[in-house]
Amino acid sequence: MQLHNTASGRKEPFEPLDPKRVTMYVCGPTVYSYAHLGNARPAVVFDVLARVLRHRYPRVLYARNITDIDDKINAAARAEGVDIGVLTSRYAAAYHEDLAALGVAPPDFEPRVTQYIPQILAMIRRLIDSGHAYEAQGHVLFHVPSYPDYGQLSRRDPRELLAGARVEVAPYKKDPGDFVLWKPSPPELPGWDSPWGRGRPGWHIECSAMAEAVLGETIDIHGGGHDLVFPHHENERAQSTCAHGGKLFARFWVHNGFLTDRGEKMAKSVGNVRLVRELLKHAPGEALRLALLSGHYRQPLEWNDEVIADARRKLDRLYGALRDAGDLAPAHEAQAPQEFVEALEDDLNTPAALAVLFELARALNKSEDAADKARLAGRLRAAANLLGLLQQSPQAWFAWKPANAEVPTPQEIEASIARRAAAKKAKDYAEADRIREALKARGVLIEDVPGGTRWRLADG
RNA sequence: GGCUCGGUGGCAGAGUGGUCAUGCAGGGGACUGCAAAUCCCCGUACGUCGGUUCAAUUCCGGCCCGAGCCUCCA
Repeated sequence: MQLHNTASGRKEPFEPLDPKRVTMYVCGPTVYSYAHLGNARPAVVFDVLARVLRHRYPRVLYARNITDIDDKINAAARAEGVDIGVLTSRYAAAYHEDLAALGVAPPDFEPRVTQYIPQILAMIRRLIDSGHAYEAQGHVLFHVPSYPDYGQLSRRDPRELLAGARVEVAPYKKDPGDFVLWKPSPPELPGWDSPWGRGRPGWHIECSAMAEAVLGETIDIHGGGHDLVFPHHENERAQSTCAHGGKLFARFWVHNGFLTDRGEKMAKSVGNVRLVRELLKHAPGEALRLALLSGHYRQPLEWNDEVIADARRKLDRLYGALRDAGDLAPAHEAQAPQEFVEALEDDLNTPAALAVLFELARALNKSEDAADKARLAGRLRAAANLLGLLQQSPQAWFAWKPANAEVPTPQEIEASIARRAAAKKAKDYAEADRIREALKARGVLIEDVPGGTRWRLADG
């Protein structure tokens, strides 16, 4: 398997440290609002990576955290006048719902920062004791010059970081690059007692502490969005490496690219985010998932309505092939084609893998032999499963409708189809076509096939 | 300014030193009462200027254009 490693800037052969225990840690959301597509992309991408790893290795430990203490959370909770726990549980639950709709399987571990405060304090203690951190005015700061490799992950020269610095340097910092591990909390804000006073963790230490607690000191893969490379992952790497006496923290750093909106990145700071739950009102989650996988994970992905419509038509084709194959596929015995697996194992080349899916669909459509069709359908399902796609019945796919959509009930549709069949039998084609057009006007498309007529709801 | 990534046919989007990506849209044909679905066929695609090479979209260099990061962010 090949994986692009941000640390080296190139694709490298991936071999886990221990093939019997592959570890992956991915930075999850800070839960103070509903998830937008930018949050969904890494969730989907690393879900696929986890599936591919599980296909190859017997045991994969995948951790994706939830950050449930942070200044933005504090601000949002205060604005609503509720405890931060109320706010974070609400948005964590919403996050789970949204990801489930996108076919994202739960990770093996989902640590929350507020449940790992002791581990965070212990790690800070170790960093102070080993001379990598110091206390200043109620803060504990990581001392960047104490870690000579600082800047290596993001290819940055620490001396030059100051040049473009956009923030004022706090007067208590020994070095302008030093960053906070622990910061004081005033009485009105959430806080925990510590040897350095009541406070809360800085932004980066949580992931270091939780990755260590859940997966160990050296992990195989550390993932997240590309914007986390600096400062978040650079700082995590510094903390973890120093807290572990110089031991390698993450062997592979994997980062997904941004979603873009008319060429510009989709981000809260830009104000052009699309909420997953809003999009789910107008399109099936599986279509959103396919759209997110239709480009390579490291490339920017332009998002618009056409991308979604395109994904729906692709799924129409794939499910159409499965529907024509009937339900005779012994999926559990089927294997994904080698070519498909190789595409995914080549740095998660999902577009190339999808191409194999369409080749299977074409072969399936062409095949006349029942056993052959069953075999191909099984392979198609098995392959798609690695992408988290095609796991529902074609009937369910073609019956999807937007929330609150006004479409006829299946009973009404069947009744219309029966009347049309009678008209056809009587060679009253004008009446038959009139019924078909009437259904079409109400969002129902029908197709005559040998042995009857089937229907589906239009993508509109 | 520093550091990264990109520019592929109408659109989306892989990839490769010399035969195919793939999907959608479009054109033609088969099938169909007509459609739809499906199948078959089709379109001088690789930003630009040079270099290396028998051969460059692919390798190298310059240029143009775009995006991202440089302590809020997936």
